[in-house]
Amino acid sequence: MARPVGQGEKTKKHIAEKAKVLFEQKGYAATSMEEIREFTEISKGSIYYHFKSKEELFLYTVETANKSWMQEWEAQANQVITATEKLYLLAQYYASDMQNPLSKTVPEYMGMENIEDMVKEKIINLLQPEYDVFYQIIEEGIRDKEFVSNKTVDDLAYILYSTLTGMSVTQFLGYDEEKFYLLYENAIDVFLNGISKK
Amino acid sequence: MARPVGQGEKTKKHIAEKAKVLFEQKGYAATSMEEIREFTEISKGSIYYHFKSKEELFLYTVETANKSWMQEWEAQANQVITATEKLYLLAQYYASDMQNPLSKTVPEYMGMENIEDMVKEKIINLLQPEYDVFYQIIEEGIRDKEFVSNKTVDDLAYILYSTLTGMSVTQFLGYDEEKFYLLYENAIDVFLNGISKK
DNA sequence: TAATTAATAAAACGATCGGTCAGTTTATTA
DNA sequence: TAATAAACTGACCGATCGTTTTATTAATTA
Repeated sequence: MARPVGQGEKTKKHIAEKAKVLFEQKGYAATSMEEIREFTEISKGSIYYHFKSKEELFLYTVETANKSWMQEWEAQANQVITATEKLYLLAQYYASDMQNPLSKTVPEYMGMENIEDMVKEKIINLLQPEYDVFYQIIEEGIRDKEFVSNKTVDDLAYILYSTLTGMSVTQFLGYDEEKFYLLYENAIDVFLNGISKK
Repeated sequence: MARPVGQGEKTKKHIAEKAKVLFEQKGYAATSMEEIREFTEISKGSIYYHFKSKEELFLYTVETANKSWMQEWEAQANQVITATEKLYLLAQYYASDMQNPLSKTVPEYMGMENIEDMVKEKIINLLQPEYDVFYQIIEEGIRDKEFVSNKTVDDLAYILYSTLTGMSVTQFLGYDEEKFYLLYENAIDVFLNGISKK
């Protein structure tokens, strides 16, 4: 045995970090391994030593990004008390994440042909916890009588989830970065209060 | 001069129609010209006779799809009166469109590198009318005292626009087709009434 | 009917794609 | 220090990419 140094793990994370940036900017299909080699300054051979395919590299970046997002969220979510406060905090998180929304590349990836069912399932399971954050906050709000609705918690969670992710996907339609924080906050305001007169 | 028959125009529309389906399913980058040739059963030479590049073909499909959507909408929008009714009708349109949302490929396309600024501007101008539909309904609702809000019309339009497009983008997270119509309706309910207790 | 040309087809182009592989480097240990 | 193997390199592979070219078909008119 020799060189069990774990230097490789560092390289692997470096590749994934850089690849994430490219996937976010250009999507899955439009990001080539050659570009990843150029941007990471790691040779192709080395990239393929750590990841057996482009697909596996992509899945790894999504998984890693998702995990670290969840971890960060859970660390901060306890610092506020009411469900209402949690919603505003969540919106703030999405707004700050807006420039690097890896999740918006997932639908594009899922549209491809040759994805095995097992991989599709894996992706869905990967995104589930993010959705669950919405679900649990809303459930908590209803339990504590902060919120009232004749809709199911599932529907409400899905609606708000769509609003926040939708805002990051359609970002190119004007709006500079400063206004985005306010916009996300306003989205929560509307979600809570509506705009109907009565 | 000879053969000014206009048969070519039929072929051009046929190509665009079929290409639209592929772009919707797989996105811009992942759809190859070879697939388009196979699916349209039109030779590459003929495709390139009508469209000078893949990019131009894509732009043409987006433009065409958008125009026909707008036309259809304007034809039906007059059949309801209040802004509230118009919002529910709009949601219904989005729900029925959900399986073929060409617009969700636009963000991916916009992320590419080599797009000229003029083309980017063209795309934004292409999508503007769709956004304006939201804007005008909400403006009308506020003018007629149907809606009340301390937000700007722009913000409100953008929030609802994000909600509806977001729901089509994230469709892979469960939910079968039947439930979608109800979900879109519920989204309008929430937009109008909120879920806060008071 | 001969000339004209819009429209279509098919083969081929160079470039780039994701991926492989034979070989080199380097930290470790026996 | 010689042997070992994890880690890495860069040239190279066949396949596929978007696009071009050359040739053919068929509807029109002079």
